[in-house]
Amino acid sequence: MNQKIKDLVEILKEKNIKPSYQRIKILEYLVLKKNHPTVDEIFKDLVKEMPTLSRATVYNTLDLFKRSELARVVTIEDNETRYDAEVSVHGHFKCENCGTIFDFPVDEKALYSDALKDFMITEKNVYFKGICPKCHNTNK
Amino acid sequence: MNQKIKDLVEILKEKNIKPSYQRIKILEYLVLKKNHPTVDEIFKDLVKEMPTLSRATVYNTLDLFKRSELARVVTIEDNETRYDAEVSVHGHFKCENCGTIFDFPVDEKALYSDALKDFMITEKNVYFKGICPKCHNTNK
DNA sequence: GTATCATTTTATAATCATTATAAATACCTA
DNA sequence: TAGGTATTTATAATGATTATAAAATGATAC
Ligand SMILES: [Mn+2]
Ligand SMILES: [Mn+2]
Ligand SMILES: [Zn+2]
Ligand SMILES: [Zn+2]
Repeated sequence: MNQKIKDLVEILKEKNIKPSYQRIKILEYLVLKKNHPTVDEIFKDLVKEMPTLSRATVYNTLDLFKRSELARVVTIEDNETRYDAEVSVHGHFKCENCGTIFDFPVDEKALYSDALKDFMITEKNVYFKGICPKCHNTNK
Repeated sequence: MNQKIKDLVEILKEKNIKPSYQRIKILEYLVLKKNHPTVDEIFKDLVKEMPTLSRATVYNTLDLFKRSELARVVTIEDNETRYDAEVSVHGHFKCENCGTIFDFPVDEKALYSDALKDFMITEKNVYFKGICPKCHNTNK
C-alpha cells in the first residue's frame, strides 16, 4: 500500500506535478476504481476521508491530469463528464439500463480512414451504447 | 425549395411527428447546414426569421428528433451538445484550432470486438480530435 | 528558525446550459 | 363555432462547471 502511494507520487513527479495529498488521493481513486467516475462521484467518495476537500480542487486536479495526459475524459453522455486513468486507446460501452461503463479493445489500424490522411489526430474516442449481457438476460 | 419543404414534411410524418412550422424549420436547418450545430447556434440563427421562437422549443424538438432517430447527438466535447441529421454510422473529427467538425467514414465491421459479442449495441460513436489540414498548414 | 514568496486548496459566488412549469397559442374534430 | 388536445412560449428552477479571492501549505533565503 505504501509502495503504491510511492508509485503514485512517482507518476505525478514524472509529469512535473507536485504530489499534494489531494492529487495523490484523486489519482489513487482513478487508478484503483476503474469505473469511469463522474466528478461528483469522486468528490462524494473522497470527501468522506478528507472532510475539507473542495469540489473546486477535484475539478482543478482532473483538468490538470487531463492536460498532463494522466487521465482522459469520457464524454459518452452529454450530461456527465467522466474520467479514466487508462489513457491508451480503447472503447467505452455504456449500458443504458444499469449505467455501467465497460472497456473494450479497439483496433486502431481498423479505425484509420483515408479521409483523415492530412489531419493531425491527437485523440481518439469510441463510444457505444446499448444493453449489457447482465441486463439483457435479466429482462427476459 | 417548396419541394424540399414538402420532403421535410414527409420525413416528419413518417415518424408520426406533426409537421409544425418550428419542427420543419429546425429539421431544415439540420439537413441543409451539415455543420453539427449546437442548440444555441440553431436557436440564434432561426430566431432571426422566427422572432417568437423559444429555446425550449428548440430543446424539445431536438429531443423529439433524437428519440425518433431523425437526428443524432454529437457529444464530442463535454460542454456543448451538437446535433446531426445524418444518422448513419460515421465518425466525427473536431479541429481544436478552428472548431470545425468533419465527418469521416468508419468501417463498422472493423469496429467490431469479440468482447462485445453478448452486448446489444444500439449506438456507435467515433470521435477524433486534432488539427485539420487548413489550420495545420496555416500554422507552419 | 523566521520572513518571504509562490503554489495549492478552499469557500463562495457567478455563469451557463438544460430542464421544469404553467400559461398562451395553434390545431383538430364534432 | 365550441371544446379538447397538442405545441409553443415565457419564465423560473436546477445543476454542473468556472471564476474569484482568501486561507493554508510548501519552498527558499537569510
Ligand atoms: Mn476506460
Ligand atoms: Mn456528422
Ligand atoms: Zn446493464
Ligand atoms: Zn482547423
